[in-house]
Amino acid sequence: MLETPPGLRVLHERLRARVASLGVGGVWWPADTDFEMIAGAILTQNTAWRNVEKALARMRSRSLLEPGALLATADAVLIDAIRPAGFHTAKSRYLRAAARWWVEEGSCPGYAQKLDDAQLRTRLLRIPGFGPETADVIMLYIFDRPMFIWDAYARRLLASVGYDVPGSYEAARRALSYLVDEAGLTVAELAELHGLIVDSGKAGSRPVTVPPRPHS
DNA sequence: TGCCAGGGATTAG
DNA sequence: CTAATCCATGGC
Repeated sequence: MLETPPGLRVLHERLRARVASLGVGGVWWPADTDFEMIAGAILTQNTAWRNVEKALARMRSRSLLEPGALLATADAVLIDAIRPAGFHTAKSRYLRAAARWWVEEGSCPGYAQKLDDAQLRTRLLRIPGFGPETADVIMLYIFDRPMFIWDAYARRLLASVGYDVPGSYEAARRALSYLVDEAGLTVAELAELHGLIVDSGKAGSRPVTVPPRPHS
């Protein structure tokens, strides 16, 4: 009786069509450098992106988007710079750990080359401040791995179209990872898909459960 | 005023 | 394994 819910490829097409009709487009995660992207991934944890942008601007004006400079900066300066993003004491530690990792390992050519997806993920999860979502985001946007981001928006979307979605990030990933294999999306498509899902999930956006197609 | 925002770490069961 | 709690600020 219950129909099979749409796969990720169909959902991607629906979101694309909807966004195109709204005239919204462009790159999802704009960042001048890889480390800026990493910093954004940390700062955005449980934080509105609007406030992350303020924190990133304050970091930029203090040269703290250069990991070496960040590591040489006093805690108080870093904490003050990222204050608009909240959780500043915790996030300053996370940024420092990320900077250290990026300088010592992550940015080195060949760092990820001999690691498969699971091995790279395990490594990233050892870094303080890198939880499952942050690790997956960095794998997708920095290391070009074909990851789907199972964040709250994605889980709500999948639940709304009929999937039985476990409540936590990792449980959802385990239960529904077959969808990613089925869809066979490219890294570029997955990167765009995450952006479309987050964008569509924000308050004020229309749900995607009803696709913008003639006589559904 | 209350509630949540593109989570993660820690602790308790 | 899941659930609760803390982290701390800005915006509606």
